[in-house]
Amino acid sequence: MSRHVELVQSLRQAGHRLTPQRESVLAVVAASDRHLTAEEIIARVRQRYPYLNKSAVYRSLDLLTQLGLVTQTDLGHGHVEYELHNHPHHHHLICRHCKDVRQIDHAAFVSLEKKIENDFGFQAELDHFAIFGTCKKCQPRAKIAKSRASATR
Amino acid sequence: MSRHVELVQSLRQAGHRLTPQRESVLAVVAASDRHLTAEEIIARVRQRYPYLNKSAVYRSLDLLTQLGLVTQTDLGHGHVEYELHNHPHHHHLICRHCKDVRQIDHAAFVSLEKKIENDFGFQAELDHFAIFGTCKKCQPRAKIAKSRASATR
DNA sequence: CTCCTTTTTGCAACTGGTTGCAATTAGTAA
DNA sequence: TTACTAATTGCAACCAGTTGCAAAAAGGAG
Repeated sequence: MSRHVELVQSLRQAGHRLTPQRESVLAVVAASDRHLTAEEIIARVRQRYPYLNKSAVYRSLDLLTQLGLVTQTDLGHGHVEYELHNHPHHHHLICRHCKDVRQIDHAAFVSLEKKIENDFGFQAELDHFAIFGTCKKCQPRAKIAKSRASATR
Repeated sequence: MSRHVELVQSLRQAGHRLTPQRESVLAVVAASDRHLTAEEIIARVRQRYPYLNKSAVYRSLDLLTQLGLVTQTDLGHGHVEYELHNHPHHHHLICRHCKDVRQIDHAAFVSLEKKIENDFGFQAELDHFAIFGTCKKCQPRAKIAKSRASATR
């Protein structure tokens, strides 16, 4: 059974209808091996299904996210990026100053995830996290303001 | 020296100009003891300074965030919330299903923060984190789709 | 197949936030 | 105090994403 068919079944089993719109959004996301923006998804979907409305795409993506089939990440590029939720887990460190993005793998997050589960019974989606901050290179630039601000903490 | 004056000095020392617009945005944020939306900030600022343009407010808030004086958080309410960066650290667990938000304190994050600093020299702003996921109450509802999706991981 | 109910779509208007650019102004220096 | 220049503002157009609602269609029952 292909990955795609499987995903469609997840949808149906959670009590949602399978419409051609949803089907094609899912197919496009499943066929990509990297982040896609909503704009890219809409363009690809329209190659097969030209009259699809953007709000149906956004609504499908939100639903797929709720079902845990897709992840949404804000990498600070001014839009959200979407991805099938089955690639090796990783996260992103994003510098507020130079906008540089670097990857970090999931290992560092496992203990936090477990703690949240134990303490609150909350299943955190720590699958694709965007962490903002200051990278090594930019730290000198931010230092003056920081040191003042922290004086009263 | 008041908190407000201190913040103004941080601005100046980082090489930025003190304009009446920035001054009043900073004053409004500093005077509040809770999250404010951009809309609330604009409304309050205009009580003193009626013609202030919204883009100046957004630009001031972004600058203050870069300087580490203000935090921005997306709590899934459809807009960002702003707060002075000197309240006791806490984070939020947000359920994707019922939209419930609950607080969690910073202690759970300290080791992650240190690991990121050691491994990458990256100063993460883990001060006001929004973690999406599924709360205890909603887990049964999401379970069917999840179990299928994870079969191929 | 046909009917029915409920979900989903399409649409157009809207929202929060951003951008490019010309006009203005803070800070500095003479 | 005046003049200068780089930083900042105001504006209007724009962008990504959302919403309310009427029309369409999926899935189920008979």
